[in-house]
Formats: sequence, C-alpha cells, structure tokens
Amino acid sequence: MGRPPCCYKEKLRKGLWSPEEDEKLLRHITHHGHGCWSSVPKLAGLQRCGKSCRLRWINYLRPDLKRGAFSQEEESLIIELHAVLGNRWSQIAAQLPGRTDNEIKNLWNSCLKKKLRQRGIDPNTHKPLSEIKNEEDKAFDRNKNHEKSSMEETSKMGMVVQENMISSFANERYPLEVSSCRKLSTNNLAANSETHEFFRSGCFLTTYEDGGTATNLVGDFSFQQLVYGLNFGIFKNPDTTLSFNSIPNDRASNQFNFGALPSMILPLMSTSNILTPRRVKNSVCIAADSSMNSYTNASNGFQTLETTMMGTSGNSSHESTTNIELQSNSSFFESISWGIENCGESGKEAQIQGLEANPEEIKWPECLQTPFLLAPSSQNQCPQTSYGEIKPEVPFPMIETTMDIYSKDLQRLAESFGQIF
DNA sequence: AATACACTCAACCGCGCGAGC
DNA sequence: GGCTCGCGCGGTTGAGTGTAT
Repeated sequence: MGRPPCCYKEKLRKGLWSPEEDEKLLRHITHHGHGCWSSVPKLAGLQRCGKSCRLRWINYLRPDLKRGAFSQEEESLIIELHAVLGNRWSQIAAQLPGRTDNEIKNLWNSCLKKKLRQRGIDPNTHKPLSEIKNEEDKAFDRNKNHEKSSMEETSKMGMVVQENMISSFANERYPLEVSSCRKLSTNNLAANSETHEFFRSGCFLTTYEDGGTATNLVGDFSFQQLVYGLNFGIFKNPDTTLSFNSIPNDRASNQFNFGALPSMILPLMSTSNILTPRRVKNSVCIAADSSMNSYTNASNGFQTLETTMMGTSGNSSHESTTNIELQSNSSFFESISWGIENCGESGKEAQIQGLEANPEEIKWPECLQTPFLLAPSSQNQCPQTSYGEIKPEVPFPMIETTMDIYSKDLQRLAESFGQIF
C-alpha cells in the first residue's frame, strides 16, 4: 500500500482542468519553470496537487507536443517498440518526439491492440494467435507427412534441400522438415482475416562477389513462404539471380546453395541465372517471426495474403507487411504440398545439372498447370498474368512493391547489425 | 428522438524507486 | 538502516462523444 494521494491532504480540485487553470499553470511554468512540482500549485495559485499539475503540463500544456492523429509511421514504430519494450510507455514515448506516454498508451489500448488482433497477432507477445494451434497442427501433420513422404513429388519439382546447410539464428535451429510444409485447405483461405500459418524464419541479406545482392529466407518453410517467394520472384530483379527462397549460403564453403523453391519460379525466371553458383561476399542473418493472414475481396474474388514479418536484433525491432493478391483457385491451393528431400551433395548436383540442361523438361504437378493470377494488392490494374504464359524476356512490372519496402526495412535491420550492404 | 453501446482520451490512483535526512 | 518525501510510471477509470438500433 502506497502513501495516500497528496490530494487528500487538502481540499483540492480534481477532474478536468478549466481554461483558467491551464492559463495559470502555463504562465507560471513559462516564467519560473516547474521546479519542485509539489510547490507549483501554491506558487501558481491553483487548487490542485503537484502531481495533477505535472500531468497536465506533460500531457497537454507542454509547448513541444505534437497534436493530431498518429501517422502510419508512428503507429508502426509504436508496434515495433512495443515488441521490444513491452508496456514501457515512457521509453516508447521517448522515441516519438512530441508524443506522450499517456497518448501512446491510449492509442495502444484503444486501437493498436485491436489492429494486431485483426492481423492474428497477440498484442502482448507479438506472436501469432494461432501459434499454439499451429504447433499442434504441425505435430499432427508431422506424423502424417512423414508417413506419405513427399520425396517423389519433391523430386518432380526439383526441390533440393540439404538440412545441414540450414543456418541457425538467435542461437536456435529451425530445421526444415516436411511437417512444416502444411497444406492449406480452400476453406481456410476463404475465411476472412484468418491467420493460417506462422513460421519462424531467418532472413539473409547477401551480397555476392560479382556485386549482386539477394534476400534469402530460411527456416521453417511453409506454403505461405512459397507464395512469399513468388512475391519476391515476381517483383524483384526477375532477370538476375534470385536466391530469395533458397537455402542459405553454406558459410563453411562460402558457396551459394540452392533451395527448395526456385523450381516453383523457374517458369518465370531465367533458369541458368537461378542455378548458377555465386560466391558470397557477405551475408547477414536476421531473425524473424512471421504470420500470414488471408482476406477475401468480395468484389473480385481475389485472395490477399498478408504476411507480417517481425524481426528483432539487439535493441531494435521491426515489422513489415507484404501483401500478395491471388485469385482463388481451389485446385491450386489444395494440391500444393511439398516436402524436403534431404539428399546428398551428389543428388543435389544431379538435380541441378538436370534442370540446367533441360529446364523445359521440368515435370510440374498437374495442379500447377492451372493458371493463377498475380497482382499487387495495391494496384488492381496490374496485368493479370498466367504463370504458364510468362516468358523470361517479358519485362516484369518493376514497381515499388511491398517487397521493396520490405527490403528497405531489412536494410534497416542489417544496419542495426552494423553491416552495410 | 431516445436509448444503448462503443470508443476515445484526460485524468486519477497505486506503487516502486531513489534522494535526503 | 530506516523513514519520509517527491517523482515518474503504468494501470485504470469515467466523462464526453460518436454511432447503431
């Protein structure tokens, strides 16, 4: 039990401040500073306690206060900071000039918490609400998927993964495993604002000796990351090497290795570019948690998959959201099921060479012959392109996509590691 | 128009902490 | 070391306002 409030000592006013009171307090502090708050009311001629005066000054009268609604940037920053600092409102407020802890706290409680929940994120832990459920699902899927083993399908799709190449981050390993490749049902995708999947992943920003750069995702791959990878592939440097969804570089040998998803992108990209090994100059790993929601656009039937990636490193944190809009296609969604082939080096080489030699002969699952449409969610006028019709020489829409934003944000994170790319 | 409900936000309250005695 | 006091923080409240029925 703390001390009784100072207001109990005397008969002091409580409640809302009148303009006259504001005027008195403002005039006093402007001329004399606040000094000892407990003496302010007496000196300013107010029937208030010092605590109340202090609060009124800090939250309302202070001249450097920023008025008006919070910007999107401010909201994002608050979410980022909250992920790191929790409910330390004063520390959060210190990062937002002109904003008070009280203001931020109110915004959080009335608005931001709700927004996060709508994204399927627990505002307290900043982890997806579905995490526990997903873990249960994964445990279930692990058993099922191991039974039916997707080796054959994996081979068809040219997916090659070496588990021992997977780097760890945050002192943990997130090995690729079949169980993480959860298949989504159409019903799930049709649900409104549902978090489908949560995956922990590492994100690598890599520069190559030939001057190229790449963003590699690694970790607990999922179907969503496949879509994520498509998003990367469509809009980011389509005519050069893309390792966005590859297994991370094997640092021991400084060798770039190939991942599970490029085969999905092959019809869109130059095969040789994707598969040509490149020597790594530098690479930084960023730990990240991600969640994905889908929304259905009733007017055009498009699914918007919204991926939110939250990364932390040291004292900094980050959140970015990527949207990709897909036209619903039940056969496509239902049929995607891919796994990992933990093959040896020779097997990998053979597959790579095979693909390089005869990229046209890649066997695609029947379902993937069904065209699906891609368009950036913010630009519905973007050409709707059947992936089967895309030719490498056709220029891709190079627009400021969310992926570009994402890259910038990753850059910020990378800089927090003290590395410049 | 009346009522209920939801939401925002200013302000209050309790408590922890550190300084001073 | 123990006590008092002031400051600052975070949780909570409740008046005011907006919106739906």
